[in-house]
Amino acid sequence: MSDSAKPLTSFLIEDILSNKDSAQFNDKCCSQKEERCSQWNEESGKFSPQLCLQETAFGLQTGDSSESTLPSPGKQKRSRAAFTHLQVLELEKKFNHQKYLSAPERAQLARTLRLTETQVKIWFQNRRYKTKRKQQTSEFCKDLYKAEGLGLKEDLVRSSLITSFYKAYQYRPYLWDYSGPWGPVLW
DNA sequence: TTGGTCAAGACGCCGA
DNA sequence: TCGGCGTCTTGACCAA
Repeated sequence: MSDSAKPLTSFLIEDILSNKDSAQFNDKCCSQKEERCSQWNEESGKFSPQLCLQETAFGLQTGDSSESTLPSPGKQKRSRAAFTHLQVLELEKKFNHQKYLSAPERAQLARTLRLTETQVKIWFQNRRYKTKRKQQTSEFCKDLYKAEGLGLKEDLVRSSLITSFYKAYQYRPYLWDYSGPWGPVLW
């Protein structure tokens, strides 16, 4: 399999396998995050602990996140804020209560958690997408289970793969290989 | 080294 | 025109 196939493959496998208990999952991730919670140290070339809260809270407020955390003027390294256990917990609580936030609610939550409004907005955006993907996965698994009983499993898998591919790559024609004998060929 | 996860980037769409 | 959204990808990080 070539590298260009990776995004679709990982997407499908992730979809199929991501149906795990979310609470357990969040606990695991949050403990990892606290360890990762860090700020770039120019000398060591690594992230050092303790200063994460200030970084995530104020680093992006100027609208220029790249400068606050990036290591060197040459090749700029993209930073990834790691939210604390408490921040994630509060965000999750809010999300369970309501899937969409109004601007004042978002501002309030951002202030409370010492995050930027953009961070809160993006977190909710990503969270909704994650939820939707999980839901689609479970529906797909149900269909697969039904189809198995009717002997339609292979057809369903094939059509699902094709549908997923078209959805994923409809705006990315460079991932098509036009060298095949019958026109466009996947990767 | 590889694969999973996550925050953020990219891009197109839509409504005010 | 602008901000927010959905969707998918990217890059950093971690565990196995």
